[in-house]
Amino acid sequence: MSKKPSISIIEVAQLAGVSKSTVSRVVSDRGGSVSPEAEAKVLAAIEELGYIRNHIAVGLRTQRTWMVLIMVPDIANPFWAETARAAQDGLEAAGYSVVIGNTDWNEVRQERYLGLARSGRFDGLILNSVTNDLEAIRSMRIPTVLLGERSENPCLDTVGTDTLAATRRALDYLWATGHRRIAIATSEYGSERFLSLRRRAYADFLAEKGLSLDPAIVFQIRLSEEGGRELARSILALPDWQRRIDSIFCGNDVLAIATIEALGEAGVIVGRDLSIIGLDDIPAAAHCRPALTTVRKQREKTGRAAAELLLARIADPERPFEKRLFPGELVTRESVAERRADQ
Amino acid sequence: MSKKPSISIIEVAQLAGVSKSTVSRVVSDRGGSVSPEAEAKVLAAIEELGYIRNHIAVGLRTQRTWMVLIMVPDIANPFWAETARAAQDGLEAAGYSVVIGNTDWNEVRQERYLGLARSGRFDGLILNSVTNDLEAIRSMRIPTVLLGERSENPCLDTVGTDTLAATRRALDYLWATGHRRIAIATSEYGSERFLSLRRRAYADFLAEKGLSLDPAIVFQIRLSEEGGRELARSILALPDWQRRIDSIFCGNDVLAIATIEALGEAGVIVGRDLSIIGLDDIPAAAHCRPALTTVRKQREKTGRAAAELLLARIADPERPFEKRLFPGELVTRESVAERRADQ
DNA sequence: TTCTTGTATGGGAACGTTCCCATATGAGCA
DNA sequence: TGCTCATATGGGAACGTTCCCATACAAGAA
Repeated sequence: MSKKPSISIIEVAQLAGVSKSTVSRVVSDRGGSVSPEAEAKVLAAIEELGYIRNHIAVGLRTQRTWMVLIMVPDIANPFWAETARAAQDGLEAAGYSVVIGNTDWNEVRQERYLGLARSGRFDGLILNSVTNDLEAIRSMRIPTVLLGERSENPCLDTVGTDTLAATRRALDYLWATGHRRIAIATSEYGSERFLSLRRRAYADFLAEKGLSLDPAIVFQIRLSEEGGRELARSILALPDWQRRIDSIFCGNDVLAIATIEALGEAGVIVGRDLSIIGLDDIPAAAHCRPALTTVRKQREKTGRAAAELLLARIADPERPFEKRLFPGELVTRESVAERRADQ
Repeated sequence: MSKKPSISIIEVAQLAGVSKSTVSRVVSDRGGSVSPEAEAKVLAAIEELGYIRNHIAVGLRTQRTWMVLIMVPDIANPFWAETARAAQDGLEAAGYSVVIGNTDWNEVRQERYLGLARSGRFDGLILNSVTNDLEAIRSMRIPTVLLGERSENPCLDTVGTDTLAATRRALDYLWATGHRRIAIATSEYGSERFLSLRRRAYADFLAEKGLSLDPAIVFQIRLSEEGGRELARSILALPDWQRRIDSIFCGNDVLAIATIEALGEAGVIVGRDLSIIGLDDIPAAAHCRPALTTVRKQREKTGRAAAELLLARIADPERPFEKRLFPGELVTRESVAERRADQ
């Protein structure tokens, strides 16, 4: 219970010998004419009293906070960190301050942050939702940009990578390098109703190649380091796994790298005994051994686009919804073996 | 300019047939007696109207926002990400919401975030300052905990690692493994007046061992991946560097790993041609090749302590300042060569 | 002169809460 | 009956701004 003897424009007005309206006209940038003498007096009074504008009060009056919240599921993942940073650049240039909320793949945390947003603390929201309940987000009626495509995308601005095409690119590469028993490891974001885009691309791919889907090599796993260790255990526990799996598509690089690591400790050499391909191209992908073959996401572009769409939405809440997807780009390194050079 | 037809407690009160005071008593948790019937009517009205409490208004009235800002210099560095997460756990348990500000080692950004804090948007602040101007932070009169020790620590709560001892531990290990031409690479946070603690430990160490300080092998460098590439270039550009340097203490792991990487590309094998030791023990330290020998910081404990001290400070702004430092712990891996086993 | 126009200023009502104070009611007790 | 006390409620003044409206004055046009 700190005593805040905070000085308001009223005190400033008294000292400067003008009305609070005049002081307000000086400190808020929104025009209104003030004579040079009056302005000088006000400025001097502000300086003398150490007046600081109370943005809570401004926010109450104007219904704007000039803050934007970016919610990401895992702040320790460089992919999110860099996407957020790119978005931050664009938003700060437009005068907004950006803070980041880390949901940690946790629905309760996500809900907590959405609560903050709902109660008027932010002018806008950029988020990768941990849940598939986009309707709840939409109904808050706060300018929002979704980070990462969801199949069931109803009516929200969206930026991200064309996941369907990017996954397909990875699978095609595995196929081209002679792999025929391709496993997939990815998360489902806790939803039963919708197949994730990665899973859908996988199913389409198998169907097209005339391969049957083996449920035992479809791993539903969290996209984290812990998930990687778990995945390695699951693979090694699968009876006769060498005959059933020759390659794995991992839902992101963090998972792929952790899996390589864990398999390596068990004596499995990735890039020879087994191929692994990731998705993202985080810095560590180039540094790990074997270096990870992966599909790069354009985080810089994604972040900037998120900022642009959010600003556009704030400026005009009624504009039509927009979706901007960027293609993924194959980066070949060492974690995928050349089995056979057919086609 | 979105039209917000936001419903206030007044509308709720009308529908429920009570006064706004009664509604306030229901929605705010701070006691005041309300009859069960009145409460039920209010709750029903809230449900029907979809009323959401406006925290901007609450904040204006109560001078509390229940938000805490954690400012870190590099959100992509897992060390900061995990420290922040630990602090977040502690603060959320106490009812606060936590957002993260990424200063990117940038004074302008830091100043922007401090501006947010000054204007009453946060109840508390946890930060690793990019500058040495702690007086400016202290004078804001907002509950603040400093993340990371600074030598010239006047009157702010502080948590972090005992940098002096941790650096010393690294240098002692290099010495014990036979290194005698030890370089240091670390940042100075842009201040001329104060020697960083790492630098001070280095100077003390040399003095004690009777070695002279060679300014050419004291590298002032940013603690980032870019810094690592720069450091590698600087070393290779140093005439006759093999005779002048047998080992390097790097200011953090991100720098150390990037340096190992860049040197490797130039054909220098770290752990044989040159030893490198880091500070932090981020996950990548165990994964890179050669794996990094480093001094582990206790990020979990540090984060939790930061939360504790901040809560204590908020509860009692007048309490004496407290400093909690945790020891670093040597983690030996492969990046330091055994030169000679003297002593 | 008188009427318009523009600039400069002040007064007060919002914004959506909380909180202090006053009042009403009824129970318990002398 | 009259007094105290606890519980329940409402009215209005804050909190620190912005914004609408009214007004004062000077300068230029009729």
